[in-house]
Amino acid sequence: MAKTSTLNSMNTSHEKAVQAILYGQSCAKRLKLQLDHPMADGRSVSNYDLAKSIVHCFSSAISIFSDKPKSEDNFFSDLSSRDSSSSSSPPLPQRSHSKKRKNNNTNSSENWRHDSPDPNYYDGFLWRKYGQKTIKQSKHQRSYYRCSYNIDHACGARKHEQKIKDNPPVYRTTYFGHHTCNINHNQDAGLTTVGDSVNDLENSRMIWFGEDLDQEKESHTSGLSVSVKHEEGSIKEETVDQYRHRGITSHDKDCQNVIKENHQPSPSGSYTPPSSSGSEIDMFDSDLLVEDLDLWDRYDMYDFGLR
DNA sequence: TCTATTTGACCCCC
DNA sequence: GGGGGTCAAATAGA
Repeated sequence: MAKTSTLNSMNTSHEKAVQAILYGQSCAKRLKLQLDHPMADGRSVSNYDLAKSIVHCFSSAISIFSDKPKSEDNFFSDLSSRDSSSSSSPPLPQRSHSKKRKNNNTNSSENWRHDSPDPNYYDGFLWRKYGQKTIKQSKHQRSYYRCSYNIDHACGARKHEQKIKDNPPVYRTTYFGHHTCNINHNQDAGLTTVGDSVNDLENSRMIWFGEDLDQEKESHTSGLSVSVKHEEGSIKEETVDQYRHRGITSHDKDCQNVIKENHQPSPSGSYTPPSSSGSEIDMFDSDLLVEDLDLWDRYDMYDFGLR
């Protein structure tokens, strides 16, 4: 029994690492698309943000594999455990009447920040506003949001949003904790959101990969190094030339459609999540890889030079 | 009527 | 003691 749970634990961490890599791969592919088609309109995420997500994902995967078994399963939950509503706590935060403030050391609990010119930036999750404050050092008010499934799913994810720049307007969203609700209303946004890539990754595990993931698991969990090697082989097999010969593939079209769909403002100005058509899944088919390895050099540049 | 947002007050931490 | 995070009643909107 204990043996089984240990094995399960191993699989879980292994799967998470694989998912992290797949996620990074998907982001890389999308980045490549954006680089290949710089004039394509409707992009919702900047190249820089995509690159950051990629670096983050691969760092995550590396950490999982280099971590000791103890931390394997906790890798993603670590983020939430920094929050007071940690997984070891009861499902519902027992606040009683104490308005006890969580540790204000935001550096330790802050997961990610995202700057956007769009105050209605949609990250795939539903948020409920629970407060607004004037911040002393800023002329703009800060809004406080928590996950709409905070109660239903004991989701401890929170975010703050504040305008940090006027002209052009820049809104900074800071994410805390991580989603335990596993409900992402925008699959693509969930994939590409840089707001909290790790969290989204975890959510994308459920929404994105679905049955395909199970198949992926089958093929990957036997040994990542082997899989990676195999995929590297496929990188060579499908050369850049082949890629270019294909022109814009169905995958690419899907991708562009998704990009457009996902950033089409509704008449009211608020964002309307696209209906899930499955095209996103096609777009991030795990068989597709980044062919142009030079891209990875750029990721490093982003990682070490621009962060 | 239900749900989401606003806002003043409360409370903790620095 | 002040700043900032959260609560919860009041309010708005569908």
